[in-house]
Amino acid sequence: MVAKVRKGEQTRAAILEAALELAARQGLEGLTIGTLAERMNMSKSGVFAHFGSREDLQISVLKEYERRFVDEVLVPSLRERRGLARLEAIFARWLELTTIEAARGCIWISGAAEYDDRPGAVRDELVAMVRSWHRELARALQQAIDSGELEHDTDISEMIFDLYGIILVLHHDARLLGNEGAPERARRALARIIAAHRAAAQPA
Amino acid sequence: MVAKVRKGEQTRAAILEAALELAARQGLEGLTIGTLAERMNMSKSGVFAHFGSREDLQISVLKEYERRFVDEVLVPSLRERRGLARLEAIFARWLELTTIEAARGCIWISGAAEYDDRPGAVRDELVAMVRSWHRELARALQQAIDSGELEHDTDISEMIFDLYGIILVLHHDARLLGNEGAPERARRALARIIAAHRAAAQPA
DNA sequence: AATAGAATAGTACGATCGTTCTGAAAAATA
DNA sequence: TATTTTTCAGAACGATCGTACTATTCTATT
Repeated sequence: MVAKVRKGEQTRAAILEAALELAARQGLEGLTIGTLAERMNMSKSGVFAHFGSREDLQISVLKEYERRFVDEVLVPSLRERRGLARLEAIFARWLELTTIEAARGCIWISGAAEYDDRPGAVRDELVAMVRSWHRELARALQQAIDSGELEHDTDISEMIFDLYGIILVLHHDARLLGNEGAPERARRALARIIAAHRAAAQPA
Repeated sequence: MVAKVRKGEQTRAAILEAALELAARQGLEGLTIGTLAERMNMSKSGVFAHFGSREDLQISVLKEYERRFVDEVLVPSLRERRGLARLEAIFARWLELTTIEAARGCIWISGAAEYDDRPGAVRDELVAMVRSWHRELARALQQAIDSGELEHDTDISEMIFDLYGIILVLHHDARLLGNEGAPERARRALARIIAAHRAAAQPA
């Protein structure tokens, strides 16, 4: 059997898997090497050896989260044709993921609260990711405008602002308040925003 | 001079003042007795003595925050007559406070992320406060419906859901991303939501 | 001014934190 | 199979955490 992946890499992946789950629950600041080691049935130093520092671990978790987020939300939506269809596919998957995460916890959202006043590499990474996702959304929106499905005078940044608010309040209400109707509310709010910007004359 | 307030009470108030500022920046979980003592030029035990425990301190901070929130947002708005005027006054002040807090940090919002999966007395207190504020908003909305200024088939909970989303994204964008246009965007989004629910036939 | 009580300092505790260093076990290479 | 490299455990570090206990200083009452 060709041992393409070394042992270390696959334990590192396993640690990262556990770290993702733990960070979702406790936040990136609550993510501790001790509890992570306990969860993995490893020694603290054994876990530590796979990451140069705790900060490195946190950033690795963030990057892994982004990889999965893009894989689950953006990539499958790219199968839809450019324009409104793709846009709606993205939002549907984003909403679905956030609904699941309402039980598990979203690292980006909790991280935003944790690091909004805590300068450093972790914050920088987080901000870069959120900005990158904004750009991706802006691109999809622009395509829907170009295709004539959304009004050409649509303020893209403002629409992203409104959309992001829905995601945040969905996470907030479902997770903190245990409001089970939140996903359905979010779905309607989303549809309302899109409808408000839909071009009057729709192409076939 | 009549020493109506004992020395202890006023130091406790001073500690709480510093704790509020500190919790706004670092979050309620980041609030530590050691740093608080340092900030107050007091010993750890000196600070500790005013609160039975750290949890007690955190809850005291939450309660003080709520007191101020109600004082700044709700109370002055009660001068407006019931209905749309009062509703808009509340939102305007809420938005204004959140804009200021975008630089300082809002304990309720950061707390929502910190305690959404951390059971205990602090979480319970936080949830109770958010729920209480929801009820207050619902009351103001109901009055605006009763006065005929908002459509009578308005879904109050859904409108609060949408409004809360705007507050959250304002805090998020302004604080994490440093987006200076966020308050203006929030103001417009708010006006849009109210306009969407405005009754067709307005009374004089 | 004397005294009783409240307010604070000081010290120490066990726990946990991230990190470093050393060696042993395991895995990959030859 | 022998050897080298990688992977991990173990112990220890200084720091900081919340908290308990004791002693001292200050304040309020008589």
